[in-house]
Amino acid sequence: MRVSEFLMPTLRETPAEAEVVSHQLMVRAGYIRKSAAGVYTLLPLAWRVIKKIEGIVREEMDREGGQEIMMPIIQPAELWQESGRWDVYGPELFRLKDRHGRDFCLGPTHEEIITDLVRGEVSSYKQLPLLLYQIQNKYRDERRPRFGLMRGREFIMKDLYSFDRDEESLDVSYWKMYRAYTRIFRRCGLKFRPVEADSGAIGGNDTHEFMVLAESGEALVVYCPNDSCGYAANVEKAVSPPERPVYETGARPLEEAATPEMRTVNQVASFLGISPKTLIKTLIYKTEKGPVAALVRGDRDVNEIKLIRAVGVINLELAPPEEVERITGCAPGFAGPVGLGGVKVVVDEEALMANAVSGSNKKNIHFVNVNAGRDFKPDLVTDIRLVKAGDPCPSCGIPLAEARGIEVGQVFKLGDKYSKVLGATFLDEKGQSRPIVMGCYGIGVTRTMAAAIEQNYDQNGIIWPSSIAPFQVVVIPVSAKDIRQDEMARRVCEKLLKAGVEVIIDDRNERPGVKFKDADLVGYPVRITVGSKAVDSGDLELRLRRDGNNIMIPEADLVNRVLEILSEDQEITDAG
RNA sequence: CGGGAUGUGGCGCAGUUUGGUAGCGCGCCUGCCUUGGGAGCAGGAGGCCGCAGGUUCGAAUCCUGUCAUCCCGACCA
Repeated sequence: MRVSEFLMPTLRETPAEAEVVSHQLMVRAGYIRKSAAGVYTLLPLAWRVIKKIEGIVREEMDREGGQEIMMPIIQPAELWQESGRWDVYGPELFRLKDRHGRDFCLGPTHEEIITDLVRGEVSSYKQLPLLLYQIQNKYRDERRPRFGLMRGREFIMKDLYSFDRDEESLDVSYWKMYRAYTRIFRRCGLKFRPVEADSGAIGGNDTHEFMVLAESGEALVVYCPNDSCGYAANVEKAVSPPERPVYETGARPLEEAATPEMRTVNQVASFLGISPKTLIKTLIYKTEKGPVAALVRGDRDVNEIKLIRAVGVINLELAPPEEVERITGCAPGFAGPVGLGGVKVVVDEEALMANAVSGSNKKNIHFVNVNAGRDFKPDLVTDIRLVKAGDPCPSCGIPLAEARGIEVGQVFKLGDKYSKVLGATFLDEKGQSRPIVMGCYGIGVTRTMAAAIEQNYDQNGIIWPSSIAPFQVVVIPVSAKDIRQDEMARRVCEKLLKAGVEVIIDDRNERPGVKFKDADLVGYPVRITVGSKAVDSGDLELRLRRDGNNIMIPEADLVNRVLEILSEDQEITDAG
């Protein structure tokens, strides 16, 4: 391939609208162009990378017995109405009508379609297990698309659905996918971590998210630094043993303390000269089942996901100040559980300390020596706190560490949620009809490309892991007008091509600086420079993008050295 | 959806306060020249100033509306 004929419009300046590195570099290096918010055209460079990632995904899916199919993007409303998600999915579903006024949507996911397929075609336990997957565009009308390909409204996703006869068999499918995902992201050269995750509104038990570790990640995970333990979880899901209060004494009489204009935990604690740990923080939430007061220890935050599950609601959000005032009779900052009526009181197990300080529902006054049971009655005591770095690991007890991650994949046990509502059943050996037990497993392919850049770049541009680079090698003749350089460069390209290396030659009539800058920006793992020295001596200069080191290599050895280097790079990145 | 900001040539921006010929840098085209880290000279092409109304002799500039894009938040099987 020749750069002179290849559409890779690089820019000298960083586009103003791009915020994160992967987005900036993909636009600047000529990989993508925006079409609308969260919708992009993938130029040849990006498409080559996508095809590389897809190739790896396909191999690993097929290795585990996955069968590739292709399902429609346009899906009929009836199926979504049947599953109940036409109403539940909300404004994130792209909806459209055909000329007859019939409702359709652009598929954000394919549970409905595939369950519809399987209910029609599978009727016997003999046909199970079945693993079907596709790599397809998906559509979600995100409230706020952002970060380029990281959170688009149109994106490429691999989704595999497993169909099993029972939980035990589902477990086998689940771990097949878990292992396949580990291999996929390792082969893509990514540093990642599978973490336990919340299963969301969909229910079910086991689910893991695969997180590519990067500062720009939208998700926060905690993990056990002890490798032999291996606990890791999304903070939405993470648990940690409750800290036992050591300052427990007999219950003292409830007292009022003046706390003028002291609204935050820290203000109250320092004003009263006590630790935030002795405070109870009371947060008022509104839900479709009425208001909820969530109580956590002063130094803790509420994990809203846990709270949603504890209360058994679908919608939950912090009540606005007016509503807090209506419910507690007082402005936010002085809410407390004592004397609170008409509100469900949920208390974190750690907030059940003796003689605590809490709001009094009266302005500028807090209660001292508040004791649950005596002064207020919790409706529910459970774990609703957000785990943070430093909390003990639930499995081995040593302090947890924290990291940010980009969710690139999720494996999920669906159970019979969809098979039941859509009537996907099979007959077992005894002739009994049972719902098929399902799992779903997604990989964000476009997001994986973005994540790879987030993890592999420097100030000059992208540094691709060679397994997913658009080209593995760029050959740069220093002067395109020098016939001898041109000949040598072409010869080198030919040899590499014959050896199966993906190579592009920068044959533009540009000054060498321009070509070097572009090569760094685009991120080819290996660069071969053909200058007058090379022509005279027969030694070629080979430079690795990752470490910037130059190596001189005789032309005769070049192909072997390149193959060697590429496989070494693969191993480095494989080590993850 | 709430808060904030921005829309001027392919990209990055100035000009808007105080209305009066639409500018700069990069990129692009032609020629000369140059060739180891985004060279130089000369000549050129390219803009409905987001869109629609309004005010005015006259609007990129003032007013009203609208759309789009970006950021923060909320949200995210």
